[in-house]
Amino acid sequence: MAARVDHEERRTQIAEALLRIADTQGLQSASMRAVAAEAGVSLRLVQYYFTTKEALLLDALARLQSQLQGRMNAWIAAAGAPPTPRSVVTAILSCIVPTDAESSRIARTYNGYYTLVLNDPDVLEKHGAAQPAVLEGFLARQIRAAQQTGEVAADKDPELITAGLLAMVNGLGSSVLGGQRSGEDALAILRYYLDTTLFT
Amino acid sequence: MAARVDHEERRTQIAEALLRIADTQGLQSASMRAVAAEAGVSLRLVQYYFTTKEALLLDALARLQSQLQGRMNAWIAAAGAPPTPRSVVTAILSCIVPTDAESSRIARTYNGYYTLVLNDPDVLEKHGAAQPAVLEGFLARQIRAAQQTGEVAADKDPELITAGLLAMVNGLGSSVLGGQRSGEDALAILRYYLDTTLFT
DNA sequence: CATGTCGTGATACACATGTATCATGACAGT
DNA sequence: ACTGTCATGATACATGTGTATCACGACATG
Repeated sequence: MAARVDHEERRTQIAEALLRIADTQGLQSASMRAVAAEAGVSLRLVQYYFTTKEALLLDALARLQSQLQGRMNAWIAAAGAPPTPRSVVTAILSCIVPTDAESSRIARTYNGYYTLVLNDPDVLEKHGAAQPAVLEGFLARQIRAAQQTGEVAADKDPELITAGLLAMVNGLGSSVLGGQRSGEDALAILRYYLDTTLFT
Repeated sequence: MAARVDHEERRTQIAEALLRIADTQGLQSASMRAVAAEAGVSLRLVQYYFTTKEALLLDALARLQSQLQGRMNAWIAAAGAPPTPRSVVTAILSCIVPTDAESSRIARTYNGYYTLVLNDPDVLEKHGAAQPAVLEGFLARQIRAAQQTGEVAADKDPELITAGLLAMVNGLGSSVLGGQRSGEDALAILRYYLDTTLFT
């Protein structure tokens, strides 16, 4: 009944089913059985390819991160060539705000994972949690570069600026997910800060 | 065995047990049984005084909100008399950042409720969800007042400014809860924005 | 004194969840 | 052709959850 099968393909199929559920019903609803049904396989298979639920969650998270990375690269590229520090910073921060289906999906799902971590700090700890710090460092370097080209005033503190902006983007995303604001409104707020308080 | 009892007192006792659990173990861990144990009563009593779990959650949320309100008032008062728009805005935003035990508790618990709402939009809907909008309006008025006293540049948009700041405070709070930053660092970032990009 | 409502306990129910077990057909290597 | 590993299914198990039911003692009111 079952020939040798491409494990990676099956794992992808199942992990993406989880991400789909996390998008439409929330990560909390992504039970093993729900994932199995969504992927069109039996519960046993989900166990077979990912032994434990934690392993499945970690694998799906890795895929989610690479999706976000891809989106960022696409937005940087779409911001025009050659990229300037200003266009790069604007693109990265803007592409996080949930304005279209993809960014909403990513934001929703990331939020679900964040909740998981908050309620069970160690479970997902083996996953490089330094991700936000990396992004923060990268943005800070862009700001520094912008200071040298005169796009940003020299007396601004790049670390504090980027930390604040990332927190703001994060908070804006939450407000959009909570339905308090539209994605466009959130983007307008971000752009306002970038254009009036950061760049000259 | 049981004389007539002060219902409000018992309800307080139970609701605060829930908030205590939400603080120490996360709102997800606040099952009816856990709340009963924490409050030192039987499961039946939790049902008796709050029929359904949803009712208990709503009641506890109302108490949490009034606690935050009290904290805001205290911080405004502590900022010095007479209050200026600048001191009021700074106090309100600062007292939300999780720097001490109380603000951490409040932030953690609010975050739990926020997650609930995201995963089940209607369940808590009957609770006036307009709370954030109210705060936003209040802060925007303070900014406007600050513009007339010259504390804030006249060309700034009060609505966009306050929306961005609230989102930032929210995001900073998340980062502190997630352990990416200390409360003091978060507060420093907020103060930096207030002092260098908002107030003259 | 009788009676009914109040406060409380013990326990049952129905369901969902993650994980474990057992069985079995298919294919590969010998 | 035989045998063992692979892929898969069906099902069981232990646990936790919100809610419901039944019982019973205490007190207030008539």
